[in-house]
Amino acid sequence: MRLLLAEDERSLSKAIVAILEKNNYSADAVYDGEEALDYLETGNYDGVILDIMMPKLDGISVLKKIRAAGNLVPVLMLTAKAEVDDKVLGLDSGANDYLTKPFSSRELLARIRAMTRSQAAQPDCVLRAGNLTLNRATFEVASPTGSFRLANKEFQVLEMLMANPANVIPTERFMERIWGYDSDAEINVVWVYMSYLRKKLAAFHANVKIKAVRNAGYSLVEEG
Amino acid sequence: MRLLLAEDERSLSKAIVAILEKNNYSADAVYDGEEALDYLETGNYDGVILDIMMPKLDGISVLKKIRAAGNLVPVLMLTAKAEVDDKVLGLDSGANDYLTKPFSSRELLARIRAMTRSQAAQPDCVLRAGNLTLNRATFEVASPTGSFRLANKEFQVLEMLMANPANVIPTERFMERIWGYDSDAEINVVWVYMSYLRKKLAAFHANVKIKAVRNAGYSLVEEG
DNA sequence: ACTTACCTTAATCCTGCCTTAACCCGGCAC
DNA sequence: GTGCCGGGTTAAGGCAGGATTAAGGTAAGT
Repeated sequence: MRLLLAEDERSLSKAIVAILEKNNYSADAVYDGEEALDYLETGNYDGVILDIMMPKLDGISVLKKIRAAGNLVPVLMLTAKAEVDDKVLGLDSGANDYLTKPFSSRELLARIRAMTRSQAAQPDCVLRAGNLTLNRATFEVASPTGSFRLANKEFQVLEMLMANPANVIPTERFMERIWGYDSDAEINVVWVYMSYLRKKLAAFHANVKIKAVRNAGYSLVEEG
Repeated sequence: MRLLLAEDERSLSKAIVAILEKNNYSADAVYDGEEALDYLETGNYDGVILDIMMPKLDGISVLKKIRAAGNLVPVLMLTAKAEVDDKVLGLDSGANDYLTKPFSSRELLARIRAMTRSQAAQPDCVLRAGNLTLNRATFEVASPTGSFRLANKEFQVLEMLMANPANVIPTERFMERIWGYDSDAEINVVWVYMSYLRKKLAAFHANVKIKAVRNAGYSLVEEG
């Protein structure tokens, strides 16, 4: 689950990113409205957290622009207590929800869940590749042998592979999205998890394999 | 069973919350219409008690807004004697029932039961899983050993588990629905209640077990 | 053949969950 | 009032299994 956070106040931004990552989201942080637009045009996100007061381009304008462009990504607006009137404006402009600062981490997470749940009825709650299905709701993976559970990190690695089947995903991308930028883990751990996953995929007779591409990354390939 | 109470008169609100909690509901209290909307947008309630006269946004407007958003949560409107005409307006706007102040606690409870029963989900108020039955009307749980009563929170936890048998329910979901967003209880309490429940389920020879799913939540599984 | 990138395994560290006991508080009996 | 009781919550200790490191091995490219 990939989120974009647009919040100019650095300390708050860092705190929110920490909360999100602790809860198995991966988040990109940007610090003004124009950056937010840039990122939203290129990357595909499952949700956006958008502060209203931002340099260069305010949150409402960002929201209007992306909605005008037909982008239906769920948006959670952040407003300071003083700008409560803005909430109406935000919702009218196509925000899915709003949250007034300060807020508790629990409320933030609950609203993100509600927002991403209600939206599009989680079309990609289930990923498929070969004879494998991965269920993001129950954290289960099913193969012809039956369904089984993976450790947290194993699951996330497989999720990334299955979300982009046949694409080569750079090793650093795994590090960034699963371990985070500020992790001091060695690149080695990715290799270790690929090893674990390969063993399990074989044990459960999956007809997909994890292929290493030298100097590039990994990809999931069928029938091998 | 989780309810939202929107009533600006503090003393009445406190009284109603006390009545509700005494009868095994858990309730969040809000004191104006905008707050009510905030809380309702999370979609985490089984019913709403909505006063008509409220600051910022009146009950009718709240009702119209949530119905316009497709929210079908059962709504019980509260009206003062003088505003009897409003009741028609309320029902037209999508309320399920209304109650004129003053009212007796028995009438309030009866109407809540009727409202939440008629609405969707479990038409009968008995849940079954394995050799367990849970009665939402009498708050009793029965096993081959006989029937027994659980503490309020224990009951609600078991109710959530039995309402979604075999589904993994995130720990935060328990927190949200039973303890509420603004509770400052630690996530720890959920673990404690799972422990209590497991002990009681074993004592009463239930053939269902509470299974923890690491990093995900809990689910009820049969045959153990 | 030699370097470098990747694989595998085992050992160690750490996190998430379980359990129990103690504490707090409101209600009730005396 | 005083003391008990029961539900709700916190805190601490423990444990299993997940996460990371480290070290030795294999294969791809030059």
